Amino acid sequence: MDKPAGRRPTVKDVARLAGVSQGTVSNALSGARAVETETRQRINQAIAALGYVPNLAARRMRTGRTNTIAVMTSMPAAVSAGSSRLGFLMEIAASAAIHALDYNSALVLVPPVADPAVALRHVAMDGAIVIEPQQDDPFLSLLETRGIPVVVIGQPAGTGLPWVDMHYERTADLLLSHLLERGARRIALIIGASSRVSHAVTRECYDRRMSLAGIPPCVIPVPEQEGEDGAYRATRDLLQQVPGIDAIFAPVDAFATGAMRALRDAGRAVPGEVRVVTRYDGLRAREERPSLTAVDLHLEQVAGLATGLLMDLIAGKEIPARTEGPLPSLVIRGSSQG
Amino acid sequence: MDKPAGRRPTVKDVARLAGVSQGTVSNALSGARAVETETRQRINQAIAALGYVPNLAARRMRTGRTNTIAVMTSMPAAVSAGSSRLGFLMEIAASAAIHALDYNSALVLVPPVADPAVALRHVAMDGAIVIEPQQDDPFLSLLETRGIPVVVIGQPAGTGLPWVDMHYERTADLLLSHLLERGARRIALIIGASSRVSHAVTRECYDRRMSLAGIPPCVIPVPEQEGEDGAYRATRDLLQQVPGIDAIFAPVDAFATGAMRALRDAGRAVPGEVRVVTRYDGLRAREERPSLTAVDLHLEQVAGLATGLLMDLIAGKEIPARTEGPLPSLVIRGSSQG
DNA sequence: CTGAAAGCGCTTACAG
DNA sequence: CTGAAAGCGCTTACAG
Repeated sequence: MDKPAGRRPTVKDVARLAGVSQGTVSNALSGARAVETETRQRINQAIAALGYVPNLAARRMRTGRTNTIAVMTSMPAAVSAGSSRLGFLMEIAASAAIHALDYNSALVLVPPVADPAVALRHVAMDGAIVIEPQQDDPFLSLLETRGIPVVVIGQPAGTGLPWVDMHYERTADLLLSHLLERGARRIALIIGASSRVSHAVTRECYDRRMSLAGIPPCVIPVPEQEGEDGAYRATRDLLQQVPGIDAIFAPVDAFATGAMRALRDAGRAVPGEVRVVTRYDGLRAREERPSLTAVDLHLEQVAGLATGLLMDLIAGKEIPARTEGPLPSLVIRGSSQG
Repeated sequence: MDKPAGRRPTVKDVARLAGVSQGTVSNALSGARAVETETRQRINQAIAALGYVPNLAARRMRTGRTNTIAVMTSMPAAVSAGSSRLGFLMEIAASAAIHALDYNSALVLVPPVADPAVALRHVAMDGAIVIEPQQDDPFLSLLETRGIPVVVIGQPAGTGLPWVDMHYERTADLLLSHLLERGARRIALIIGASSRVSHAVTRECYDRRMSLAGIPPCVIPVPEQEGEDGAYRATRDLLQQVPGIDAIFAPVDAFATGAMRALRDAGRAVPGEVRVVTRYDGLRAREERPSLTAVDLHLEQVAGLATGLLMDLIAGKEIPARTEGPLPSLVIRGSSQG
C-alpha cells in the first residue's frame, strides 16, 4: 500500500499509479465515456490499493449538482415539536432517505426552527420536499429565490408548485362519515387558525356535511402556536356553551389531545358521551386513552412518490402539477367505538 | 437589480459591484480578517442587490470541511424498520439536526439499508454519530478507513471510540428491580442474539440479579433478523416448557410485542399472570394493549450531548472517552401494574 | 485594511 | 479509446 502519507488520495494519485490520465480515471468512475476493459482494471486496482474515495465537494463544485435533497416543514414548534408532529415529518424523512438512495442522493433534514433562513444557510441541495406549507410559507419563498426545484406534500396555496395530493377532503369525509354513522348529531370542529390549505379544505367539507345532515355547524379555530393548551381551553369553553356536543373532530393531533384532556376534566365520557377523532395516526393518537380514531395517511408511500417526482423535476423532466397520493384509510379506535 | 441573467451570482460579481477584491468579500463574509465598516456596508449592499448566496460546494472544496454531520445505525431492518426502531433513530436525528445548527452544520440521515457502503457512497461529512453499533459494525469500519471522526451513542465494542453512556446496566436494573418489587419470581429474558454490547451488559445484569434473588435464570436469545415473529415463537415455546413464568423482560421492543402476542394466543393475562417490560419507550410500547412499561432514555438530551462532543472532536479538541448520558427513568404502564 | 494570485480535486470539451 | 488543459467558486497565504 504505497499510500501518500497524511494526504487523502486524489484522482491524480490514482492516475499516476495506473499509468493513465486524470480524465480517464474520471471516465472509468462515472462511465461518461467508454474505457477499455484492461485500462479499467488497472484503474480499479489503483483505487483499491490507494483506498481512493472521490472528493464529493470537488465533484459537486464541478458538476454543479449536490446529489442531495432536503425535507422541511414550517409548522410551528408548538404543534410540530416533540414526538407528535415530528413523527409526521420523520416518517416522511426516513422514507425519502431510502428512496433518495436510488437516485444516488443523500437526504438532509432541515430542522423545524424559528428562522427558516438560518435553517437553510448551511445546506446545499438539488431540490426540496416541503411538507404542508402554509400561505406565504417562508421556506417556499426562500427556495423560490434560490431557484431550487420543489415538490409539495399536501397541497400548496396559490403557488404553481407540483404537489402530491394527500386527499384532505376525502380524509375529512372519512372521519365525518364515521362519526355520523355512529350516531353523532352535534359535531364540533376544532381547527387550526392559520392559513393552511388543509384547514380550509377540511372546514369546507365539514360545513357541507353538516348542512346535508341538517346539523348546525360549530367551528372553533385555535391558533396553532397555542397547541394542546389552546385546544384544551377552547374545548372547555365549548362544553359549557354547547352542552349537547356529542362528537369532536380535531384534525391536528395536538388539538385532539387537548380536547381529550378538557373532556376528562369536565367528566365527559369518551366515547360514551362524546366521540373524538383526529387525522394523523401518530404517537399522540395511539398513546391517548382511549386511543384515538384516526387515518392512515400512508406517509411512506407519499414520501416515495414525492422523492421520485422531485428527482424527475431536477432532471428537467415534465411532471404533473398534481399527483394522486395513496387513499387514506380509517383506523377505528376506542375514542369513537361502540 | 442588475443581476447577471441566468447565472447565479458569485463572489466575483459581488466584488465588482462593491468595488473591492474577491478576497475582501470573502473576509467580510467569514470574518476571518477584519474589514472596514464602510467597505463591509458596500459589500452587504452588493450582496443584497445581487441576491448572492455562497456556493457551498466551492467553499467546502476549498476548506476541506463539509459542515455536515451524519447519523446512522446498522440495526437490521426487521427490528429497525417501520415506526419502531426507526422511532429511536429518528428521535436522535431530529435532535441532532437542531443542535448541528448551532455549529453551522447540516444533518444528513443515512438510511438503514442492507449495504452500508452504498448508503455512504454519496454523503460527505465531517463526522458521524453511530447509534448502538454491533461488534465489527460495518459503518464503523467504513468510517475508520475514511478517517472520519465518530461519536458512538450507546457503547462501542472494543473500539476506542468516544461514546455517550446510555446506562445499559442501570436500565436493566431499573426494569428488573421493578419486576421483583411487584413480586415476579420467574423472570425470563428475551434478548437479541447478535454481538451488541447492550445485549451483553443486559444479560450480565440479569444473571446477577437472578442469582442474588435465588431465581433460576431463563435466557432466550432470538436473532435480531427474526424480529417480532422470532420473539413470538420463542415465547410460545417458553410458555410450554416453563409454565410457571410470571414475567418477561424483552429489551428490544419488537421482541416485546412478539411476546405479547404469544401471551394473548396462549390465554395468559398481562399483567395478571405475566408481567412484561421493555426498554425503548416508543410507538410499540405505547400502542400495545396493555401498554408496556418501559424506560425514558431521554434521547433528545443524548443526541444533544453526542452532537456537541462530535463537534469538539472535529474541531480537534480533546474529548473524554466516555461521557455520562442522562439517567434513564422508569415509565410504569399497564403491562406490569397491579 | 486591501489586492492579486494560487490552488483545492474534480469533470468536460477539445484534440488526437 | 486516451491525454492535456481549462475552469467550476471559493479561501488563504503572500505582498503591500
